[in-house]
Amino acid sequence: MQIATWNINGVKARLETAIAWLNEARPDVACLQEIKSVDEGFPRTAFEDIGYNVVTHGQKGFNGVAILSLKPVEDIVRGLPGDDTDEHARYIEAVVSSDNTVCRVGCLYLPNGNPVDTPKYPYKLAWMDRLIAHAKSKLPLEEPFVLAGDYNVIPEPRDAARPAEWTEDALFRLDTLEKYRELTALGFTDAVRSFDQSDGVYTFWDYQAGAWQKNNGIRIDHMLLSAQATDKAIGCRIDKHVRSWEKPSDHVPVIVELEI
DNA sequence: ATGCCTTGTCGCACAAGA
Repeated sequence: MQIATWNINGVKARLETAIAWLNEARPDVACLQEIKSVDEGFPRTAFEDIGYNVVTHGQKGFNGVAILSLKPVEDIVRGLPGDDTDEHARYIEAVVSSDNTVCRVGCLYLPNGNPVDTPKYPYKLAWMDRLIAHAKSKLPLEEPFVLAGDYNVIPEPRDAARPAEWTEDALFRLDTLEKYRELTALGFTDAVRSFDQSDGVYTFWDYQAGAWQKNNGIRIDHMLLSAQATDKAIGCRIDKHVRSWEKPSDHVPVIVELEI
């Protein structure tokens, strides 16, 4: 079973590109972030026409997440639990059944948090606290659980081409990294790093200042695997070539393969 | 130091992104 995550930066602006990539990669599950669409406006039939079941959690203009799955999904959770006043659409979860087992998939779009001297940064940290609490609450199930998404976290200096430029940024601030480590310390494995320890592995290149051409990238899209998912993981890759396509998202897909 | 692009919005510029 292949599970992918991809911040597509607008599902309508990216529809042709998204369909092209899905037909090329054919992941069993695709977690999409920044769909920038309400549920009613999501072009679901375009995805259903190529075989995917579609569940969305959208909002107007910004944010918004979706899960596409070749197999039917159940136990859908829309919105990150822990704060009923939070109106940002940044989390959707579903359970995907395979022939003989199940996998829980959480699709998340963690807040950016910049500028750090505004309420946006404490919102990011509080959101991470809720993600930690939610992940913790699922541990007793002892099931394969994949937390996939745009974390807006640069875990280590080697995850940025120019780490010195990020030290005061919400993506790389110490408070951010401490929360991220608190999450992984629950027992989640970074799928990319479990298969590739090399430098220069990125998932995002800014549209500005020729970041792609200069390979000035950062690795902020992650797939965290529960112990039961880690045991089943047999590969992980980043579809970097998608960044060179016409009208690309600034993020590229990350795909993990589980022997499920 | 700032903007550099890109998307969406009841646009006639601006917010948000990272």
